[in-house]
Amino acid sequence: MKTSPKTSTDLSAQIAAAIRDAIVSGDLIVNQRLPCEAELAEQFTVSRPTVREALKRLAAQSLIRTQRGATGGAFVNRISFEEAYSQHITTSTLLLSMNAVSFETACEARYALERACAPLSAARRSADHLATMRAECHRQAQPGLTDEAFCASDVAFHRALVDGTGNPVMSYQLAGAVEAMQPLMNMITFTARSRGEIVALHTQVTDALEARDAGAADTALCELERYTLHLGRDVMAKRAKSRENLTATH
Amino acid sequence: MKTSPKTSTDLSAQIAAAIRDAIVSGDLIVNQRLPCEAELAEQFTVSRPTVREALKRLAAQSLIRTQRGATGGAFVNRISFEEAYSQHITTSTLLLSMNAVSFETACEARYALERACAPLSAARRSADHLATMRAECHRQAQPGLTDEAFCASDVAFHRALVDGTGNPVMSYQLAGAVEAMQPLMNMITFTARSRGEIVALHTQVTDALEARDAGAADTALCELERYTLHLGRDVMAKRAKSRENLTATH
DNA sequence: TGTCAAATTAATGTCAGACAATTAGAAACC
DNA sequence: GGTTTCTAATTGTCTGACATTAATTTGACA
Repeated sequence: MKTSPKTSTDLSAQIAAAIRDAIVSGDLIVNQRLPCEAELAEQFTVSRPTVREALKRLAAQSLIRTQRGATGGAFVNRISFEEAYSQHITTSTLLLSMNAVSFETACEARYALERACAPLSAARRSADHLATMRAECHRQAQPGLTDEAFCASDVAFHRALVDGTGNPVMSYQLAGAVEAMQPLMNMITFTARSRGEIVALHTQVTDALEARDAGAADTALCELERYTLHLGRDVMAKRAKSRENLTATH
Repeated sequence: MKTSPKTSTDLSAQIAAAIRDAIVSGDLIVNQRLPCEAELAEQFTVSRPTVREALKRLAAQSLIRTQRGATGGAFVNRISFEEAYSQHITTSTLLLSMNAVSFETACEARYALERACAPLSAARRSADHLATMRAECHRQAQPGLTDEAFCASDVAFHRALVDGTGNPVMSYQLAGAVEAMQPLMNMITFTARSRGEIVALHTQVTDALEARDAGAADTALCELERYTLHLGRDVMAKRAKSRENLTATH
């Protein structure tokens, strides 16, 4: 646990990196207690605030947790799937929104990955998963729904589809792809007709999984991708045109 | 940008959450400068060290970057694909290693996702991607290679396969699945025979992509999954047995 | 002697104020 | 006009102190 040679970065970043390496490499194991802040300060020959900044960096990545009191301190944290989900989703969402990733690219990735779930989900989905999917289909068909609520339900539907694989690693990896699309989807104004189309395709997917028919699920997802892309392209084209006009008036 | 109602957590965590929300919601846009630390301290009615801890939390997630000097400060960071990769890989690796995810589960997820890349990669791979894959195959066939170097080359091969899709979102999402498997793969001792088998399958995948034959690529990847699983199961069974013995002697 | 309450202690959380280091831009000088 | 120097703004770091929290020990009392 010694400081890295690069002196250009912050001390707190160096210390955080050193401790992170120790955790990743297995030198520090889950639930192991780190030395108290004062001791760390001494070891790294820095002040306590600097150590604290380093620890906060690690806490932000859920690598450690801290506890107050006599037997408190910083402990190596067993990162939970929930924490990992949430981090992955935040990062994915920002990555997409900040880097001008096209609707096409994001959509393609999302459906390619979802289709990878279809065979596993067809084989393993529980009655619970099916029930969730049916419930979301039903919700999506209700007339009073806002576009945002419709999108949220859409995400819930797809999450159930992914969870149907019974593979938590799949759920984790897909979380980013599915959830990060939501802001892009939220740009779309769903007409009654397009909603009907989507619900029909969702129902088709659900039916296929109920019948444990991977091929049919794949087909329905392809259709859904095609249709989503169609909806998205309209919106994106309009936005691009309005941006163009704005630039022209400058 | 005001503090959330929950008072149970750290002030620095609350402030970090408030600023993060402002970034995610778009209130703060890319490259926008945050108020200086003293001002933030005043706004949130906390001290500067507390603000700094909050900013370090955000910096750890690449949400902001800081700059010293007269026109310095904290700026909303456009998170790059590289930064996102690296975070995703760290999280994925720890998630797998700390939560006793079985080799089977991880392997299944990885190959399910990689197979999702096959059709796209067959359609779009460049000559560069093929060259990288061939080069890695060649490296893997060299006799003096350590197991770790073999694994590293394996990862490089699969990364090229994924990058062949030409879809950066796919590359990002897959990075976690591919790289996080490496520690698990590193447990395996590759015999000359198993290496030969793997290189043959890698070559088969490469040939399929060169021929733009998605079906053949899928078949080869299935074979590779089957074989990897076979190798992994042996190792994991042995490890489980030795753990069992350890527990029995307690 | 057993039980409950109070004191102790060790740790993190927060604060205040100071100084160092860095950097952009303004001012001064040639 | 171009170059150098100065200045100001901002983050980085340190010191020392106090507040808060929670486990442990101590001690009083039944």
